[in-house]
Amino acid sequence: MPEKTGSVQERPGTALPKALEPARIEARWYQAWLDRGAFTADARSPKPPFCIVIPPPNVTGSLHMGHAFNNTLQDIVIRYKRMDGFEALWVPGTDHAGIATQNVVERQLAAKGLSRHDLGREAFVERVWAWKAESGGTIIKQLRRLGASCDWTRERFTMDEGLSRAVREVFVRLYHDGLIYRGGYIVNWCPKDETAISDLEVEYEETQGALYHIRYPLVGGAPGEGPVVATTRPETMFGDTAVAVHPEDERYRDLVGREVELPLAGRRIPVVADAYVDREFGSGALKVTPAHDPNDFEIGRRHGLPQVVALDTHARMTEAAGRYQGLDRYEARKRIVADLEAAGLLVKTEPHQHAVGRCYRCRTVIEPMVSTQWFVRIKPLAEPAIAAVREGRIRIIPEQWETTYFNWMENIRDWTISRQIWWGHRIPAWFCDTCDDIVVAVDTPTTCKNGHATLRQETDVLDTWFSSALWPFSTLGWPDRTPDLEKFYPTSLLVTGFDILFFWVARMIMMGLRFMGREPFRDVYIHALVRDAEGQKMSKSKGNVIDPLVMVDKYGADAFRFTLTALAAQGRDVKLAEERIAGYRNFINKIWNAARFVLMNVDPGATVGRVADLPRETLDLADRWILSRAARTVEAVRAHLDAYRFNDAAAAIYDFLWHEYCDWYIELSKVDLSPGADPAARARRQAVLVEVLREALALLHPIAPFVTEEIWHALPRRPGDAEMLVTAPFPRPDPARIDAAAEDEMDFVQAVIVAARRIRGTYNLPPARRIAPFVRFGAADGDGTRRRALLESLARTYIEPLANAEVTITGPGTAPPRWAAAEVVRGVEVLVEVGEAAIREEAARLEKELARVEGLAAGTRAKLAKADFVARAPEEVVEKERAKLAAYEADARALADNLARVRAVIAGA
RNA sequence: GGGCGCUUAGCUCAGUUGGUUAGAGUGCUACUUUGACAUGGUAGAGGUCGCUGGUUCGAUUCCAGCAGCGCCCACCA
Repeated sequence: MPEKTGSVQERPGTALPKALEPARIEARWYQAWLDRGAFTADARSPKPPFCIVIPPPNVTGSLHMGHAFNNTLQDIVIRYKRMDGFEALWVPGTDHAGIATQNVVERQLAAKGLSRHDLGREAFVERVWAWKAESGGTIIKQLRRLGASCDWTRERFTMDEGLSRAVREVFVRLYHDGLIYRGGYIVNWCPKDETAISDLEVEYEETQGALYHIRYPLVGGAPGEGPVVATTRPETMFGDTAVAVHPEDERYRDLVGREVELPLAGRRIPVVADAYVDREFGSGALKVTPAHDPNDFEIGRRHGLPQVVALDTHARMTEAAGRYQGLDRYEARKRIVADLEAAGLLVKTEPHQHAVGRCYRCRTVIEPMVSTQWFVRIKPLAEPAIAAVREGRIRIIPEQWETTYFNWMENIRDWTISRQIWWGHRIPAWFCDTCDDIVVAVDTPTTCKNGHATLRQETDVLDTWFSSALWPFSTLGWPDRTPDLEKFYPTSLLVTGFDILFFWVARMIMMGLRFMGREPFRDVYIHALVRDAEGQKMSKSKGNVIDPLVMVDKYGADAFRFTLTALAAQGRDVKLAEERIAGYRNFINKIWNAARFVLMNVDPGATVGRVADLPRETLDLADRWILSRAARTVEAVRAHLDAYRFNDAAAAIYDFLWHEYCDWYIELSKVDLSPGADPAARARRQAVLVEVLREALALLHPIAPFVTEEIWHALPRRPGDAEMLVTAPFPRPDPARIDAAAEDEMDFVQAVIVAARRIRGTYNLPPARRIAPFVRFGAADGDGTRRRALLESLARTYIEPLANAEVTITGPGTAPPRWAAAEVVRGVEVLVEVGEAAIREEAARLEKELARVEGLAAGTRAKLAKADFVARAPEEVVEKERAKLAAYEADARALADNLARVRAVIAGA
């Protein structure tokens, strides 16, 4: 337990310094929580489990705004559940991020003029491990600065020993179940990273290109005879092995089965008929390049066409391109187009906009290539995963994302899982150099099935997302049946951005169901994305990230977290404006100072009573009101957190603490706390002030953990208190404290006070000047007696201090001061002497006000006059309208009286 | 080509199954440095809830169309 700088036992008001210094308290409390093991979960606990696994950030990355947002939301839920009696476990960890991390290290090498090939595989991988050791702690430290209450004793890494074993285990089982296969297919190839990537890793971008129309001369035809094909990629023509036309296309019917000459290549290719061809596009003839286009690949298979590789793994022309061999694909395109034009075979060139696929890591244009890769047969895995969501065993929140999920899952294609890089889980498959056997095993085999000891391990590694797909169970110890796995799987909640719904969430569901037989989590909360100034997605490789740690340094972690929470409305992107953080920083500071006020007014060393021990009848209106409001706030915050309505939870606490507790309860407590006040009243106020503040701090703790913990310790302790707020019980709603009558009465009192203030403001009466408002009840005022008694009893303690006014409460017969302005509150007039000059303008103001109220009354009256409304609207709505009308009418009468009075005064003067 | 979302105060945004006089932060105006807080207090100005129709007793809210913006998915070269 860290030393506090002061305590209530010393001197009141000095326990907390005047201004909150977040940096002073944050590190201290985080360490205190760690020292006490507050975040460490116990698998043998009898408490019900609540578990979240963190979306593992890139181990060598640093915290960006998206992480900050994502982890703040997770921390709020886990802290809430921890306080609320659950055995709460938040499993942290990091991802090895295959291509991304390899790219970083390769760039470091490139700066020294080296490539990974200069080092060789082993040395290169060692170097990546070294880089991980060097930079791997950064993001973890940053998460701690944010206040993330992860169980660091359970921190995992996707390439640590246990998780690597889980990866091999899963691969082997899927392989033996026939769900992993190896084959030669057309894949997305990144020529820069020199690896295959999955369909998901390709990002399509609308690009302005050109459509080249090229004539392929008909063999045996007249000069100028032959189909014209349209292509955006003329350089792939050396891979052409056919021209395809639609089978029902009259124009080309006679060509099918004949041959055309492939220009510049001196080779002949057949004309085939295939329904894939769109007759409307271009000339209706399509060049078929099975080795470099996914559609053409399929056409080629249907027609048994050969595959001619025209581009190598660097996207340079191969020997199939003859004299263009060795040229980069774009350089080759230029020359080929020029040569075609010279040969008179370029019929025309037109601008054409089309989608170009790029590598999502390095933005290089993807080259579809035929190559041998490993794939996951995905349909058998996707079907149960679809059912789990459809049957409600997994809830996706907000619900709209379920549509997206289904849409993707139902059209899912096999997953390319092999990568031709070095950093990652090496595929546990061994090829025999003697025979053609392939051994797939968890542990390194020595011989193949034919007994040959000539085994060579696959050089490819697995897609990074393969290991993250296992995260919810691999981090808990799978394939061993660990206590953690028993206790915490299935996990309770996953919090993530929609950008990895397919990459990660869907695959976790598939793998969880397959290997655990149960869905990996119950709820998936999909939050919006934090975007940069241009609305661009922030990403590690684009380098457009904003460092949230700067905001934490400047405004404190609590203010920063509260801001993110307040902006966390479901289904909307977060565009963060710094001014908002400053605004919520002010809120944190406000709480700080409210706590200081309370501490200044708590007697040194005195025991502060419990509200429950105070006889109910000793509580006055303000006490009953604030306790009722607090109870409602507890209810609201719990409901909002349960529904993942984070912004609503934040707003409920904000409004309660600032606009009810500070603005009203503290202000009207000052009378009873002043020297010479009744000691019993003082003690009662102290009890309520402290108890309500403690409750509010507990409510706020999941969002703003540091400042609440700090204040909580400065406040008087009670026997049986938890040692720290972080593990104290989350407030439970107390229905007995809800007091609708007190809320209504307080509302009226507040309205009277505001009315007096408004007159003061409107007529520029200096705040120091005492005013003497008349509160005059009307003759026809229904519950006037009760409210009049209420005001009379409270005028001196509430109204006069807050309005700086001496109040006279009168009935209809009493004449107000001659030059009085009036405000009307629920049919009751608040009249204040403002002087002759001002009152001459008062008539106009009253007329305007009267017209407004009469308009409202008329509107309501018309509504009530409609038979349909009375007949069809719910009873309570109609009742509300009637009450509204009565109030408007009472106000209008009072205003009319005042207008008459003012006119008479002016006429008499 | 499908699918989804957004459009509310000068700016950034809430608004939970349709029902008080549509809210917050920030900015703006006036007053205010009274012993919690000037990172404060009091009061105020500021919105035909994108447009047009429809459903309804009643629409910012539900439906359709339109306009503008954004995103996701997709094999028209």
